[in-house]
Amino acid sequence: MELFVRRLAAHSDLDAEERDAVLQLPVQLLEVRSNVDFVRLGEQIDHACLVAEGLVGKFGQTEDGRRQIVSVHIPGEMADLSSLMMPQAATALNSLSSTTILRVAHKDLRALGLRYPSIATAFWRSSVLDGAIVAQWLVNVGRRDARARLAHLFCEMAVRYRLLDQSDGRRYTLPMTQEQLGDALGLTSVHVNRTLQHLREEKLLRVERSAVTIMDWKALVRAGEFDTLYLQRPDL
Amino acid sequence: MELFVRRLAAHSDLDAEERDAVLQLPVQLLEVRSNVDFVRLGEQIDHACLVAEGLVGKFGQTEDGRRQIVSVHIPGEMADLSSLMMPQAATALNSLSSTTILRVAHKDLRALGLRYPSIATAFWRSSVLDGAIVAQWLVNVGRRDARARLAHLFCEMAVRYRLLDQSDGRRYTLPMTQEQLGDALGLTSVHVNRTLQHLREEKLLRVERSAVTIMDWKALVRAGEFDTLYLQRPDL
DNA sequence: GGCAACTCCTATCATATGTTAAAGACGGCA
DNA sequence: TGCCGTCTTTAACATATGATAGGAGTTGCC
Repeated sequence: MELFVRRLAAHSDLDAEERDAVLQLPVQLLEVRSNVDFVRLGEQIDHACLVAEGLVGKFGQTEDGRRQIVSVHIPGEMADLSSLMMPQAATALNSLSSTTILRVAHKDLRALGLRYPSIATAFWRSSVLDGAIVAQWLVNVGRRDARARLAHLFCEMAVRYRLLDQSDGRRYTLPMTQEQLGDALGLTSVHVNRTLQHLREEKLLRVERSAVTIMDWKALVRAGEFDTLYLQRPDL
Repeated sequence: MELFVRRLAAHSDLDAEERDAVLQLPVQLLEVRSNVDFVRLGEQIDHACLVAEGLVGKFGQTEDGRRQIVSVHIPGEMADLSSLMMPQAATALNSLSSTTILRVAHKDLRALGLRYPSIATAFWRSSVLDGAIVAQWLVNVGRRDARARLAHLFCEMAVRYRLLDQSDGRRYTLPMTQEQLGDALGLTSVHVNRTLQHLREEKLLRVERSAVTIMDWKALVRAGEFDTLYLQRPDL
């Protein structure tokens, strides 16, 4: 929860009272093992899901069962704040690894927004920033080849982990399988594997189990044409 | 402007006074010819752009100049309401055809939101719904083949035009070139052309100049695996 | 009314990525 | 310690889509 507040405060001004009010939000703990859809397509939602540990993917689905990950959420991020404004889920939430979730009731979030307008604004801004990331992924998937897509994703995740002080920016834990990486990038697991090896041979980065080690940040940024503009963090 | 209010009222409750307040918003008229970037990447924005006539594309860009359209906006839609919360443009705005824009100052929008909280909420919801469309596009581009992508896009636009009463749902004007369609779908203009012909041979739809005629709605929906869930308009 | 600039259409060829399948590696559980 | 399920890695082959280029229509401008 502190991570969530830190994240909000990183892009929106909140005074001590407001930060405290967010911290006081009642939550319900939920532990899910790997690969569980804990929010299903079309479901009517009355609570938002804050990631406390693990990794969550937001999934879109095609009729023949192929899945596309539309966003991933690391600890400290609210995976579906948007559900407040769109209570019928148009997208599923799935645990990419074993994960613990804090469920926050919509009514409490709404009450908080009414009481503290700057919190409402912070939530709104948060939705918008999430949207900017999705838009960037669309560029990535629509216009870049596999190598650039992977490089871009690893750059983005490095910055996002660093934002929450969960990494020094060179090394972080990303518990995704190659299949899941493929789902995020519009690729096959086979092709992800090929390309990952290529990136390793080039000495740009290494992925072992879930540990990502970036060996050449500048080259990786170049390979992924990565620009932090869309993350609104010029400094990182 | 009336169209914009109608759109807001379609998903958020606004009383007469609030609707009126939106209508009173001061605007600045801007006419742009086809293919002009009237908002550039990285620019600092202090106004939002409401489409009055024509068609606007939100573009992401790759270093070698390939472009990806991240969303298109028809008359009555605010193309970059999100700029209120993210004033540095991470995405460009380009006129897909000759277009007229109404510019609305951020400060006026902010003042309106402060004065009428339901308007602030309506804006927030509007951002979230826009985001849901982008997410769906990501699924489309990441996991469907060219035929399905095109079908999906044409279904979506039919519904969106119908929402604003600008079409009977079978026929509408979409002033996009095949190149621009390719930019929206992560395809080449050549392949768009091939696939469009295929769709015509199948008697699903016809596109002449800018006139889209849907010949077999149900088949088109099937081809694009189109489900209105993400548009939050179960009825259309 | 004619030139210039876009679009659209077609054809050929090139290639990145998908498909399928099977064999290792790894890791958790009994 | 050993087994079983999941994940990774390889290989051979298939195909959707890209690249390039040229011609034929349109459109709009002077």
